[in-house]
Amino acid sequence: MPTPGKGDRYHHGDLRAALIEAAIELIREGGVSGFSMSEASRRLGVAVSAPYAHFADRNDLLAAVAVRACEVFYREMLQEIGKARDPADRLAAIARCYVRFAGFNRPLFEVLFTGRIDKRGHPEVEEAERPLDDTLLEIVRAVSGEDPLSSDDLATAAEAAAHGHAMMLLDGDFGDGDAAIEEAAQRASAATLALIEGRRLLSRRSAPKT
Amino acid sequence: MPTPGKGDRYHHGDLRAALIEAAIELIREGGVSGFSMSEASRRLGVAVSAPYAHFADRNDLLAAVAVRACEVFYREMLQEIGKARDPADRLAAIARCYVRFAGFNRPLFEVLFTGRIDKRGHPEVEEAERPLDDTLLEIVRAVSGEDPLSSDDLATAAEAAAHGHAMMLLDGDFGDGDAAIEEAAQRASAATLALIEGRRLLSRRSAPKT
DNA sequence: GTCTATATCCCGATAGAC
DNA sequence: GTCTATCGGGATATAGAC
Repeated sequence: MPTPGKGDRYHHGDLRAALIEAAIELIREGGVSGFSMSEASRRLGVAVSAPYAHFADRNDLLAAVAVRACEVFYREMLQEIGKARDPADRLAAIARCYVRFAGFNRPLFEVLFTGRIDKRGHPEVEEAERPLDDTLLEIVRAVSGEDPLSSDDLATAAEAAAHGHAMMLLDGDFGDGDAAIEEAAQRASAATLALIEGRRLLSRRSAPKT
Repeated sequence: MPTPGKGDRYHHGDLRAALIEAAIELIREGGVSGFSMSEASRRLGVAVSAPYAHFADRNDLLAAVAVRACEVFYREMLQEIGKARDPADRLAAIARCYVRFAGFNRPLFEVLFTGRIDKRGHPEVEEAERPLDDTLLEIVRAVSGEDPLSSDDLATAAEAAAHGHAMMLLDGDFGDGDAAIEEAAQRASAATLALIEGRRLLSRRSAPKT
């Protein structure tokens, strides 16, 4: 009865991949804390002990979800960045992308950016995060040009603005549905541009000679 | 043995208040999800059933903590605002205050701003939040003056910036200790000012007649 | 208002059979 | 790789005595 390839009991099926999918679905329904190994097993119709053949423990499975999250986010980020040439517009595009990712891939976003997963013993996660950080830093440097100190400042401020809008979106502050997501993304983008302009203005004021 | 007033078993003591304190301490140690009625009872040396004489359920206790959080935050906010006259500086002061509150009163901040507590049947919480919202809106209006539409935009952007910095602080992105808190607060304040200036600049560009 | 005792449920993780 | 069975733990909440 258990068909090899895809069956109803995951005998010889790809239980590992199915567990990741199930975890994402559970997180969608009840947040990271709403995910449990037992419930995932129940959903898939396997024994509660089955997952431990593929993941050392609960945190190990969450780490796999986090890696997936990085991959998805990175892909979408590159795509969105490609549409713009101006560095400031690119940074705004990242903010837009960040918020959209939060709205359209809420479970992945939560695991990656609010999910406090234990990274000890999971270097894969930090490795998957690196391309994201690198890309952000590269663009931020293109925006603020010369001064490396100011780059870090801008990176932090932009990240905070994007993160703030994303959290407010997930909190329901913009309402529900796709329209809410796009509004939040648009505002994050606009805020990022305003941030860039405002910083230029203020730094010019405090150091008029430059 | 059980001394009325203050004893080691809270017989005739103020168990209700003690439970709120215990809840805050537990949240400090393990986040909102790290708080439980049973553990709080254990810490106070009372039976697990005792809390239910004062709170209908777990969520009811959390709501009480949220109300306390509003009170503390509001008080600190008023104090910080009083130091500045210029509306922009006041808004920056709110951002600074928001981040400091997150850093110095982490448990209260988490319950109020990230703690997803169920507000159904707890109008007291939303009522306690109102003064906060009102004060923010009042100051934001003073900043952006005329245009009421732009006021809402600015309020959202400022809130997002403050929230973003606060979350990054709690995430350890600025390091640990008081210095980290002050750095995050300072950055949130600076970002808020930049945001205000940048918005003025960009709106002037798109509508040069004004 | 507090206690004892209990019902009910869910969780993570492991041992050993197949 | 998966199953059955189980251990050990912790949670919420209620009933009834004092």
